[in-house]
Amino acid sequence: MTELDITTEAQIIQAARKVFLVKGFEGARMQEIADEAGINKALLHYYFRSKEKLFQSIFQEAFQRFIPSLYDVMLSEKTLPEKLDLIIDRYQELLFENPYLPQFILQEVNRNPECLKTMFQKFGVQPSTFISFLEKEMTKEGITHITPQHLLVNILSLNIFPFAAKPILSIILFNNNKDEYLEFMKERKEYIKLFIHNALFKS
Amino acid sequence: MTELDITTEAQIIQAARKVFLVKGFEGARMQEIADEAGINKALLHYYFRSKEKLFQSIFQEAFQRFIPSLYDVMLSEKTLPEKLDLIIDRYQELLFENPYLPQFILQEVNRNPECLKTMFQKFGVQPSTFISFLEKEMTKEGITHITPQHLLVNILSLNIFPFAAKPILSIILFNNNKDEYLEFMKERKEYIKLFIHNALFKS
DNA sequence: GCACGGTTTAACCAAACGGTTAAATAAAAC
DNA sequence: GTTTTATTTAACCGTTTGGTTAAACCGTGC
Repeated sequence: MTELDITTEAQIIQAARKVFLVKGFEGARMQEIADEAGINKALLHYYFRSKEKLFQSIFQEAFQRFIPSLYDVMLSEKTLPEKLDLIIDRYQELLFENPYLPQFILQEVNRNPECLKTMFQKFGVQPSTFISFLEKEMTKEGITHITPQHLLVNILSLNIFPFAAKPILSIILFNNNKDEYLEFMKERKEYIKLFIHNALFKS
Repeated sequence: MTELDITTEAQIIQAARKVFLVKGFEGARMQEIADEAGINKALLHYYFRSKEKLFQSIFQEAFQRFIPSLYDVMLSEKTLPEKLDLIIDRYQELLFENPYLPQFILQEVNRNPECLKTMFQKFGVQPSTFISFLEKEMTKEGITHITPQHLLVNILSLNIFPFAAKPILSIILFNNNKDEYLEFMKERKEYIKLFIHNALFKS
C-alpha cells in the first residue's frame, strides 16, 4: 500500500514537473497533468487538493534544486580560480540535468515575486554571506577592478542565460540544428571558465 | 476623425503592450487591456479581431525592438574593442528603455518556438553574417582562445540576463532595495565592457 | 437635418477550466 | 471476510474567458 502510494504520488509529481516546467503555472492544465500521469483528474485532487498546492510543491522542489550548495566550495582550501572553476562545473552539471529550470524560475518569480523571500527564508539561503566570502577572496587576490556583486551576476549570466534562451540561440547560431547546439553547450563550460579566468587574472 | 482613430488604436496598442509584456499571452486578459486603454471589450475586438491578432502585433513590435541594428557598428572604421563597447552601449540603452522585453521574449518564444523562424525571415535578420563579421575581426586581433559564437553568447548573456532575472537578483544582492538595484544596473555597463575587454585582450 | 463611423452598453454564447461529488470497483490490510 | 483505502467513471457546478451581437448614443462632415 505504502509503496504503491508513493509510486502514484511520485507519478503525479513527475507529470506535474514535466508540464509545469515547460508550460508554467498559467499555461499548465490539470487535465494534461492527469493524462501525463496516466490517471484521472479526480485522483489528482485526491492527492493534491488544488492546482496551487500541486504547483507549490513543484516550485519548491525546483527552487531547491536551483540553489546549489556552494558553501563547501567557498570554504575549501583552494585558490579562487580553482573555486570558480568548481562552481561553474557544478552549475553546468545542474543545468544540463535540468535544462528547463532557468526559464521556469524566471517566469514564475516574475509572475509572483513575493514567493522568493519566502523561499529564501524557508531554506535559509543567505546570498550575502556568499558575497562576503567572494569579496574576501578577491581582495586576497588583488582583484579590485570588479565588485563581487558584478562578478557573481556575470557568473550566473554566463551559465544560466544560454539555457533560458535555448530556442533563440539555437536558431541564431545553428539554424535550429539540435545536435550542434548540444555540442556548443557541452563545450561551453570550458569557454566560460577561460573567459572568467582571463577577465579576472590577466589584467 | 482619422486623428482620433489613430489615437484610440495607439491607446489600445499601448495598453496591450503594457499588459502583455508583464503578464505574457496566457496571463493577459482582454478585459484588463480594455480597462487599461480606457475603453470596453467590444471596441477591442472592433479594432483587433482576436486576442491572438492583438498579441501578434505586440510581439512583432517587441521582437523588432529587440533586434538592434548592429551592422553599421560592425561595418564602421573602428577597432574591435571600440565596436564591442558600442554594441554594449546600444544594448544597455535598449534594455533600460524596455526592461520587460527580455523575459517577455524568452517566455513567448519558449511557448511557441516556431514563431521565431517566421520573425527572422520576416525582418531579414541574418545572424550568421554578424558571426562572420565578428570572426574576421577576431582573427585580425589574434583572438583564438574563444569562438565568435561563444563570444556572442557571452555578450548577450552579460547584457540581457540581469534584466530577465531582475526580481531574483534584486533580492539576492540588495534585499529588494530598488534604488540600489537601479544603481547597480546603471554602473553595470562599464563593468561589462571591462570584463569582456580583459577576457579578450589581456591574455 | 441626415448619414456615417466611432463608441458604449449590456446582454449573451460557447468553451475551457478548476474543482466537486457520488457511486461503483478493485485491491490491499486486518 | 470484512473493512479500509486507492482508483475509476462520469456527471455536474460555478467561474472565467474570448468573442459576438444588437441597439442605442454621439460627434463630425456634408
